[in-house]
Amino acid sequence: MPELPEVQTVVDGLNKKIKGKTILSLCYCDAKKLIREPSFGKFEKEIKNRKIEKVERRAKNILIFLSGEKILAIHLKMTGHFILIKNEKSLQYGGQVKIKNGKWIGEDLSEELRDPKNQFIRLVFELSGGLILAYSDLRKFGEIRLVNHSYLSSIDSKLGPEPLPQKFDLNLFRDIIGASKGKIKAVLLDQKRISGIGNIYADEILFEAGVRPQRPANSLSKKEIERIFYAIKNVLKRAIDNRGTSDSDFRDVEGKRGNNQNSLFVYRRTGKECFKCGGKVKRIKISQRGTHYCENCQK
DNA sequence: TGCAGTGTTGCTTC
DNA sequence: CGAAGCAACACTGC
Repeated sequence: MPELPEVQTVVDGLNKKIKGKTILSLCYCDAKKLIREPSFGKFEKEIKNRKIEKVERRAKNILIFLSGEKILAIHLKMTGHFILIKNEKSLQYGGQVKIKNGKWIGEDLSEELRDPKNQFIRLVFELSGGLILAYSDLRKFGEIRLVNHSYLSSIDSKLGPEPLPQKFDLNLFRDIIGASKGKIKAVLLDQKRISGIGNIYADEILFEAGVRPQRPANSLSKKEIERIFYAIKNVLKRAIDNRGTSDSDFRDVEGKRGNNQNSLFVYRRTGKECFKCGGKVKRIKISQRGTHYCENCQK
């Protein structure tokens, strides 16, 4: 589900809603494997009574900075997402949130808790101020860790630069492309080269730049590299402004859909008319990923 | 009914 | 070393 713009939308929502709150307890968990470190028992004990100081994003990772120099680090992978709700009485049962098999139980559930996308609850945190932070993840690929600050350098060592800061400039991008041999789409997807771009935005960036995704990186002209560079900035910024793409199940922490699906030109539009030239959008496979492009507009 | 496809990543294999 | 394949998992849609 989530690429850089979606993760940023979640991080912004968490900062707005849970900064300054305290994690009182982990009150529900039906998939212990999501918690990668420390051991489940330790995690449960050590997460308690820590204050949420701030929330940041690095690539597609959510970093919740806690008191006592700890970080709750979350990677949503394909289908992970957070839902923040008021801890209403109807959801409580002797201090326990009422959930069975990942589904909320109760007769007066709010619309968001009845949303089919929120029926895969794996983890629930009880926060101060009467808030419940729930984590839903249909496919259970997500990863959650409670770590020390040293974890930051360990993820940084595996990630390329963030594409949005000014520091990521045309020269740096030229160097990255110059050092790459594979197909340009595979390069954009490679987190070690540039971090945060996923399958949707790679296709959209290459459409905006007018470059076919199967083009080898070392075949690109100066002009094409430049167009891709500006497309990266534009496409990602627009998606953040639109609060992410809700093609199917992305929701922000308040359960609201993003709007960027209305701004997609090629992603999952196989066989449909290209918005620019009216030709048909094609679908191929690159690096095992569905890849969409317009043969007319992209050279 | 069955199988391909799904927004991610990391490990294995050549 | 790099590139490609596949597995982790569970559901949808053709």
